[in-house]
Amino acid sequence: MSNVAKDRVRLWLRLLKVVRGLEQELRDTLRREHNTTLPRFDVMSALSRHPEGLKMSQLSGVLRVSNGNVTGIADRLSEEGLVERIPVPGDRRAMMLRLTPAGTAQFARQAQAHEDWINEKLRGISSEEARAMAARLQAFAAQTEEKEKANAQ
Amino acid sequence: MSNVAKDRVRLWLRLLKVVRGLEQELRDTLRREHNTTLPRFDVMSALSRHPEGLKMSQLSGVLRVSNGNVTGIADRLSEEGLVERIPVPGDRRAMMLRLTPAGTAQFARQAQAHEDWINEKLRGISSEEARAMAARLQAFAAQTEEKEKANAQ
DNA sequence: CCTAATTACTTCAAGCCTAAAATATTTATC
DNA sequence: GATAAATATTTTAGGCTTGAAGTAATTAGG
Repeated sequence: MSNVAKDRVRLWLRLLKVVRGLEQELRDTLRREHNTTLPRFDVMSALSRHPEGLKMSQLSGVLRVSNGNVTGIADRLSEEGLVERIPVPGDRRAMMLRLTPAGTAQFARQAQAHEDWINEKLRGISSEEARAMAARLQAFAAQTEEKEKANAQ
Repeated sequence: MSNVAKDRVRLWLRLLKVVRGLEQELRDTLRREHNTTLPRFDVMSALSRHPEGLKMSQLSGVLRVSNGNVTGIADRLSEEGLVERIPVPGDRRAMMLRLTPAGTAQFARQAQAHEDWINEKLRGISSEEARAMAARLQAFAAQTEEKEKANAQ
């Protein structure tokens, strides 16, 4: 294997390790301190950015998960009164999912705690470092997307 | 929220997006082209680094997953003849898990394909960039571990 | 020795996740 | 208008994951 290939593999393994580690801690924190899960948090986060609600298929699109997955999470959040399904006028197949007032309030608290948690976890990283690394990741993602578009044609 | 806090949150969201995206593609590739899954690959990878085998508890330790989780994955790999449970002499509670010759051969093929895949995915990243980013991640991880040790005391 | 605590592992219940099949509805074509 | 294709969602089967409970074996303290 070439040297650059080795360096890339090493980078990937480290990325995976760091992100998985943080994600695991985040799941623990959500469970212990907020009695929820990361997938539930992700759904509520997406809905909070669309106060008018999202169709089930839009939601699975932005979260990049399967339709059936969203159905289950929506069911459970719905049982707890945090989200509600609203029929879409003019299309009886579709359902709009949106946060209830209770869901909105709960998410606001969780989101603030989440930001504080991240800020604490990444305390050792300066603004400049954070921006530099984010820019690199952004460049990488943009480049990957371009490649996908090219392949799709 | 302070500016540095915003930059850190932004970095975290991008890290999560990039790593999740790559991980999802990796899962798809493993499923489509190798008829396996990432957890199975992880188990076989850990075992390949310990040809003499690992106790179930050691395995769940290095993979940072629960004991019950490893039991299930080992069961399925075992049914396919890729790993085997060997009793530990002198301790009838414990079991050593190790790759069978078939498992070793299969993993060798998958590991090579995996490295090629990563190298291709990260093609836009130079040796220098990869090393620089890996070093930063390493520094971050080391610092986090130190903090944990300090907290444990 | 004997009993209590610990250790190693498995089982269980519940949630997450996917691809594929099923259901219901809408849109397009003839 | 009838029917075929497409769309939106749910259901299903199977694997992954956890924490907690259960089982069996070992170790430690008396």
